[in-house]
Amino acid sequence: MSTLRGTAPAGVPDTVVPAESHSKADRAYQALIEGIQQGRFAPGSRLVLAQLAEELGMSVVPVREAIRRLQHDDLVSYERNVGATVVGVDPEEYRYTMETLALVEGFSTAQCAPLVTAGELERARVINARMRALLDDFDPVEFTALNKEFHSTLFEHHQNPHILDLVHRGWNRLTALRSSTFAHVPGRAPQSVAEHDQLLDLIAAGAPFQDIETAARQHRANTLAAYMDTMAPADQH
Amino acid sequence: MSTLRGTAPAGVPDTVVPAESHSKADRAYQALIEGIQQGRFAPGSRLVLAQLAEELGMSVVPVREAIRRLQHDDLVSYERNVGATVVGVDPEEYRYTMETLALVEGFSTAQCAPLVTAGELERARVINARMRALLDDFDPVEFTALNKEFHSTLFEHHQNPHILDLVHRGWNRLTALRSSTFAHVPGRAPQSVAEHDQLLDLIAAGAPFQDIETAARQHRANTLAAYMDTMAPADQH
DNA sequence: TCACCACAGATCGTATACGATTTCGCGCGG
DNA sequence: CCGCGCGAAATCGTATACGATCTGTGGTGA
Repeated sequence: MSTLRGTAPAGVPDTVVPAESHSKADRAYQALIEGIQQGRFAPGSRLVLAQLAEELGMSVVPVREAIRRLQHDDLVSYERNVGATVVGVDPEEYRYTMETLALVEGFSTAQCAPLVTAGELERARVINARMRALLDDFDPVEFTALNKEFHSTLFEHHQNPHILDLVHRGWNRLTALRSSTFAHVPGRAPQSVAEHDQLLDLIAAGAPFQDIETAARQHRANTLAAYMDTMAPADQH
Repeated sequence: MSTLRGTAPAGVPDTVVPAESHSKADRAYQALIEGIQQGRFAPGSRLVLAQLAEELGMSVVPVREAIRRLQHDDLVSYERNVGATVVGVDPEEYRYTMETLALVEGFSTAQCAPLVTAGELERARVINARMRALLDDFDPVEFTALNKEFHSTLFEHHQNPHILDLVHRGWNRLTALRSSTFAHVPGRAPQSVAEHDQLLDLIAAGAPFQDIETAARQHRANTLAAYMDTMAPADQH
């Protein structure tokens, strides 16, 4: 991540990309990742180089590179001499992703906590309030966006760019998985908002590293558990 | 990682690569990663596509792909229209790597712990004994190799391939950094071996998740701290 | 009827070619 | 003597072309 040009950091959609990333490969990557996250490419569907190249108005070479990046991000699966397919939402894969995210996000949150300013805390509370307001008439996409924004606020003073990159990759993967099948786990949202507040309280109180890490990690783990509970009965008929 | 072909998973050198990975890009990647880890490419030196292509007896296209993979692994830094340079041993970068490794390796160790068999524990003890035997007439390369083998043994029953992949990437990066400048932190090796034994004791005793995670994480953190202590005075003259 | 082989279509992997961008040194003017 | 702009060399980015490999289909023989 630290080795990437500042303009297009690992495809993080938060930062506005300067319109023309001045590299066809970058544009292809952006286009594909958006397409996947918006569900325009169904999971399991094949990504054919020549076809995509024509759609994007470029040669296959940049497309190829973009696809290999997506492979690194675990957003597509690739087989030599066969091609790439959009990764599905195997519940097991979801577990891997959430677990990894819980790990890195938890650590990162704890590491950033002492450096979070009062202003940032306040901003996070405002965002969380907007999330709470959204609970009634629920919009998963908007909610997810706010969720990203919330956690981003706490990462303002990131200490370790490697870990921050892992967090971003986890988010990307998550949106890709989420948008493609399940809208959301019912009833999880309110608790999520509540946990956000608890987390902010911990940070405000200057709680020890481990407490914050555990709380942040548990926050993700709870979502995962809720998903598993919802899915498991339906899965093993 | 799970999306990679089984034969060449993210350049992990543990698994024997079937001689011909039957992909020039793969061969180039292997060759470059070895070259970097063995210090054949000095840190900071440029990796010129055409030049490497000729050395490896292939066109620039596979080389280019290999370099982008290395970029993803944070082994080279890349600048558009300029080229790739082997990543240096910036102490800060070392910190990032070790910190990340402490995080993912700690978690992975704790997660695998309950599944480690008695046989594997015994094997780990044997490996650690060999490391202890090596303490007298010290060989950093051999020691590092055994260290990898030791931790690999504990990962036999990995639960989360994503995290396992992160561990492997950390190891790769670490060998690359280590081989290029500092042989080792003096005096750290004996303590490292001792900590290994403590870790094995915890696992054997069926200690709770968090205890094992903390111990494994601390194991890396201690190495990092030792390095920082050694480096800091020498660095700021 | 079923298994197997051969062939054709589709798709990828790599080589080569050329335009685009950057870097560096040289000469000019102050 | 030093700063500045210009031009050539080096290097990368992308397009196009072709050979290699896989997949599916149809036909043949048991």
